[in-house]
Amino acid sequence: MQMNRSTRRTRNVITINDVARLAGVSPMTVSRVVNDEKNVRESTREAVLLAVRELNYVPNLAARNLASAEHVRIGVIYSNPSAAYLSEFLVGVLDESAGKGAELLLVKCEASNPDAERISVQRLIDSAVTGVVLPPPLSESDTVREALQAAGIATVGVATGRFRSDLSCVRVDDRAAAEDMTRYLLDLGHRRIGFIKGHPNQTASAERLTGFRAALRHAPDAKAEVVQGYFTFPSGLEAAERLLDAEVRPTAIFASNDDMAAAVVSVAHRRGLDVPRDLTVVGFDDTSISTTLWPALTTVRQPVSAMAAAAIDLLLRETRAAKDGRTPEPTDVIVPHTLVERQSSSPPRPA
Amino acid sequence: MQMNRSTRRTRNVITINDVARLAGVSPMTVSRVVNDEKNVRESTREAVLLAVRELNYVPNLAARNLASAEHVRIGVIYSNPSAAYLSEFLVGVLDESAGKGAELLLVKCEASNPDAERISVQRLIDSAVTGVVLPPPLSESDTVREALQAAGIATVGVATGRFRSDLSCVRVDDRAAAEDMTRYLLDLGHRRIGFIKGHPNQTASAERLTGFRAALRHAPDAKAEVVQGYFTFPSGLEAAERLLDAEVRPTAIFASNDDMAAAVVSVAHRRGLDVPRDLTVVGFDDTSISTTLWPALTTVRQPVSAMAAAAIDLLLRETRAAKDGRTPEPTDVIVPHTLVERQSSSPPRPA
DNA sequence: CTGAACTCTGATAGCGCTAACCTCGCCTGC
DNA sequence: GCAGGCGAGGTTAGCGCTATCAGAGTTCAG
Repeated sequence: MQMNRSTRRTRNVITINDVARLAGVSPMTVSRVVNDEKNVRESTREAVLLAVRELNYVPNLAARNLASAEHVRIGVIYSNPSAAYLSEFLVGVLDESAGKGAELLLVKCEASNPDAERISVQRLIDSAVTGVVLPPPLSESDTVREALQAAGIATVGVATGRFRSDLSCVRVDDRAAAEDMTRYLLDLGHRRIGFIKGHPNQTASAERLTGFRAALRHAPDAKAEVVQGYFTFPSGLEAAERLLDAEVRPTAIFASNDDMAAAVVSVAHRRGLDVPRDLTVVGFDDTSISTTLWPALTTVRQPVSAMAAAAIDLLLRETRAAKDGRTPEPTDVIVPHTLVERQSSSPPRPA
Repeated sequence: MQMNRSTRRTRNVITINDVARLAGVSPMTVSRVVNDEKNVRESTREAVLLAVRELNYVPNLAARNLASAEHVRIGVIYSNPSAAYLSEFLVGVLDESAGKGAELLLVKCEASNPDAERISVQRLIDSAVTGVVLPPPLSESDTVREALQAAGIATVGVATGRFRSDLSCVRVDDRAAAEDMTRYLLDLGHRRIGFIKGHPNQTASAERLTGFRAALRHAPDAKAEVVQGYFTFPSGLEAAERLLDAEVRPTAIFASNDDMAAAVVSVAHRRGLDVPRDLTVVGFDDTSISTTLWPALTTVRQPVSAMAAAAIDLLLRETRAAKDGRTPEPTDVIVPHTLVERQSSSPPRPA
């Protein structure tokens, strides 16, 4: 009762063979053109590309994978970084792995205790992943790193504060970024600057503080006040209270992340201080809170999507190398950060 | 100079054949067991499952796809919903489509004007997607919907305020959710309640207002004050000022989303009002801002991940139906919302 | 006790693509 | 003039899985 099909399923999608037929070449040549390989005459290449466009041919990733790639399955363990971070991160991961034809496996790590982390890692191992990408803060978890290394799974950490010789990572230079931001504050004319440290269990915290101190060394007339924070909004509230209680108030406060910077703004407002006229507040990370608040925060932006993509790329290279028998040295990829100037910073009010 | 491999590439991954050999059955039977098909004797099934566990076998998605699925490529156009929303959404989309072996294609729609939207849609069409999932606010864009319909691409909208007969959608019942929240406020004892409307170009705004009004009808002694907002933080600031300027202040304010609720808290604090003792503030959406603020917001939570997954599932069913020649009626999937009680709400202070 | 129907399982043939090998023609050097 | 090399293709053989169909065995009505 149906029209009789040549073979089993209906396929009305155009394949590499259709293109080959139209272009008058073999499928292999089409494959070469599509994959941008050499050893194809220019005229042939053009003919193929014409046919590709004509038919609106899009390669079947599944088939390409099956035929070429060595079954790459990439695991991502995410705990709870800011949602804004995660979404950008996922977009980067997705774009890159879709293009490279890698299979993705997301695993959520509910709590940040060793047991939960081990369970998450185990789930990935059970799923036979070939590599794992770790966004922060898991990229600095010893438990996770050790478990993966023990299982012999290639791993790339994203946004670790420092490079360590046993883990490839993609990161911005936290120290330089903090130094840039501090110099920006000094250039605006600030000489009393408060700094809120990040959580001590993340190396980025120390790096940012180091950068801050380094910049100040070039301005001997500047005074700094450093207080502890823990990357959370409440810890920022407390730190801000402490900084603003000083007998001589700072004219600028540099918080180690945006959440704490937002808390500083909140405290300033409650004390009747105008931001930025009475107090400049700057953050770090450029998460969504920096633009949903008023005034929008001046902060340091990391190219999260690009970093995630770079991590996938690095991971693919490492697994490929491992398959060839080589044991690649861990790589340290540093991507450029940018200083985003918004409305929460200005020169200090003249005394 | 290398060891001589039987055929081309090295494959050290265990396949369905390994399992079949160990279990002493044919690969086809293993496939049946793994895919949970019937017509397999219980003893056989157990033997296979044992072998699967023994070898830690995980099916190769690419191969499964190539052999079975009809080349499903799902497009997602995201513009800029809150990052928190997007990340949850992406997690849901990824989990579901990875499981179903669908290829994913993300496209960002930079601006929210018809031209940018048309370009995004065109990119998807050029990539030969078989279906598209639209997160808000694009799920309510006429431009996008019409362009996709014209191209004959199956589409599912997520979190549209209402069901419309030409587009399948997955959503919560905004009206009922707003009604629930309002009833919650009434139950706490509030009788003067301010409401901040959402952007008029989204149907959810009207639905939420309708729900609010419906709940109030059961409390004739309650007084409501409704002002316009636009889902943004600044618009929330303005709306809050207006509500709190009234000669008799409301004891509770229900903002149509969390950003505006956050703005209300900000204004309240600036006026020296304690939240929730002097003013209860509740939001809608449960985005990350609701927990990064102090006090954390009582709000309505949508199961975003589950909705995204449901959308993918629905889309797959529709494309499959379309392939069989059937033209499926658009479906309206309503998922349950939940009221999340946090610290921004309490009974009104006794007069 | 036979044919029909149904259950379980295996053999075969690809899905769309590419790795590895092969062929053919042309150029180069001696 | 011929070995050797190289560039531009084609040929073959799968990648790991499943649709399809063809049995073999089993059940059951008549």
